[in-house]
Amino acid sequence: MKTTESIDLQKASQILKLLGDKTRLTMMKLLESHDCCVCEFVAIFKMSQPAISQHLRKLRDIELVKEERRGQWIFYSINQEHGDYPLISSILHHLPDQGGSISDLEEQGLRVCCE
Amino acid sequence: MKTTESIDLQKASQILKLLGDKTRLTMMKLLESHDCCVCEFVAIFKMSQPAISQHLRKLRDIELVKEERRGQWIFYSINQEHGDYPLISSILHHLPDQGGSISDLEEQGLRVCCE
DNA sequence: TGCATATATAAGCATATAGTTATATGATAC
DNA sequence: GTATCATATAACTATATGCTTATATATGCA
Repeated sequence: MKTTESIDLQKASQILKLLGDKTRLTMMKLLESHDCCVCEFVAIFKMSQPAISQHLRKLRDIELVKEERRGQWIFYSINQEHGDYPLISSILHHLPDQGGSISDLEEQGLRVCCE
Repeated sequence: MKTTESIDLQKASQILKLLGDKTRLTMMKLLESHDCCVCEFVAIFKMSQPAISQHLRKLRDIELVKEERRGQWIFYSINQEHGDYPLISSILHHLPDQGGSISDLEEQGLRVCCE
């Protein structure tokens, strides 16, 4: 009766609640195309560092994103191994591309690059 | 740059916030397969009538559902004309079928039928 | 008309949420 | 070592949310 793609309603509503915040939803859309570090989010959202950090923690707590330290920065990326990634991915595909935010960062010389 | 399917992030997050409640998300999944009236929801969710009514109002306010009076009952259905219906529909497709709730209602003789 | 049923609304309350400021941790540079 | 930069956490506060109870509205029927 239940397909391999169907998700527990409890879990699904928890995920949707987290995505139901403009800042976090935009973060996920941005992460869909590039990993970002905390200070980039701070610059993009013009929001305090603790506020950004707390949003990221919520996304991390239910494992929607992964963190990885690179030098003094911590980069976040989408956790494509999440059991409900198909749902998350399909939602993000309906949203407009946020490449503009990244371009703006580059113009301001704020893009962090660790390669 | 923006495809015909892409949605304003503000609006999308508002929709996701509303769907980020287990009761409302389950309501939408139920409505995907059959219209329901308020008293059916009350029986299914074992929740007070005002609580159900308030959830439905939120869904109605952003036009995710439509209401239609049939005799003394008011039936709710999904608004497939909603501009963001493709997003909503794709979310619901990832969720498990809730037909069992309706069968339970029928067994208890609580299913409302106005045809 | 009057009463029962179905639904909506209002007011109040407890909890959740998203921000703030202050402080702690951890890595790098000197 | 100490200073600096990047990030996380803690404590607090204002607002939002989801329920409750009480009441209002609308339909159907005797």
